[in-house]
Amino acid sequence: MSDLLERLRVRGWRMTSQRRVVAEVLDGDHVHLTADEVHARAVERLPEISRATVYNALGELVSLGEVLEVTTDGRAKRYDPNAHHPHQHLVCSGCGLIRDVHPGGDPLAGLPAEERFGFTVSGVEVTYRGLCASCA
Amino acid sequence: MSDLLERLRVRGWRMTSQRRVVAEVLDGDHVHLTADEVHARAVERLPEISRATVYNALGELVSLGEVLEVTTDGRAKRYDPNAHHPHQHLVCSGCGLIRDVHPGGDPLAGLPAEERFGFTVSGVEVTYRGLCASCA
DNA sequence: TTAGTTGCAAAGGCTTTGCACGCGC
DNA sequence: GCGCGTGCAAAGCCTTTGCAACTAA
Repeated sequence: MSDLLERLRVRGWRMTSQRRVVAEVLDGDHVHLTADEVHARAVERLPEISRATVYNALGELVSLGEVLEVTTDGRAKRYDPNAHHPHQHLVCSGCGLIRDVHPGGDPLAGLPAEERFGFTVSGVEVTYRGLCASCA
Repeated sequence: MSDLLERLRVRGWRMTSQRRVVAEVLDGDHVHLTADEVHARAVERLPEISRATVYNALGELVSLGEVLEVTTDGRAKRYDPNAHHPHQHLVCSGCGLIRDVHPGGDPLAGLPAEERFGFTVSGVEVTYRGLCASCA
């Protein structure tokens, strides 16, 4: 739990039952659901909620910077609510499991000035690939 | 030029005019085309080539490990023929420009053993985000 | 009240598939 | 000649959009 709902309320995000359910489904650690999975879980609590509404809510959460969009496999995007704790992903090539990892140090430091080619670098995404204990 | 065709021939890849054109279009440095862009360029040389054939060829090149699939924006996948020279990507958030970068050091070293959670880590993808000189 | 949100259904972008024909080896 | 590759068209998956009805603030 990371009080996603609380933060949204503080920021004045218009709250509806649909949006509350989406935020609740998404809240937590090591959560990396696809839009469809979010919808499936939301439907359990609010049977009439539509996919379009889920997509709307997810899009806004991403714009607000409260949720991160991650694409680990070229298929559906996944949504990661852990936007306020910089982290990286460890992805199992076998089963698709995604694990958050928090190595020390600033990953941006890995790119020296002479390799920046005039870019103003503002962020970096790191995805480690491998096999998890079960798949190995 | 990195002799993609030569490598494919050596590996016994069945060669057809379509597959040759796809490989030719893809060969080079700083190439990050979408499947559709590959198709468009292929059509210039071989007007009848179909999208399905381009997708087939791209899929095989990826399986062979001769081409890398990169998804920098959640939209269409891009294909990077530079699979034999480890590198990372610098992506402009403004115009989408992708630049290959080659920082020194082994990026895998960034993940200490205690952060591997039983995974056998085999690779890592690093994408730096920022604005290029023109967009800044 | 009223601007913003929802649900539906349809459209859209990207990719894959099924099958008959054709071509590299 | 055999078996894989090709082209076409249709289907598939994921996501977005248009619009009338609805609702939080």
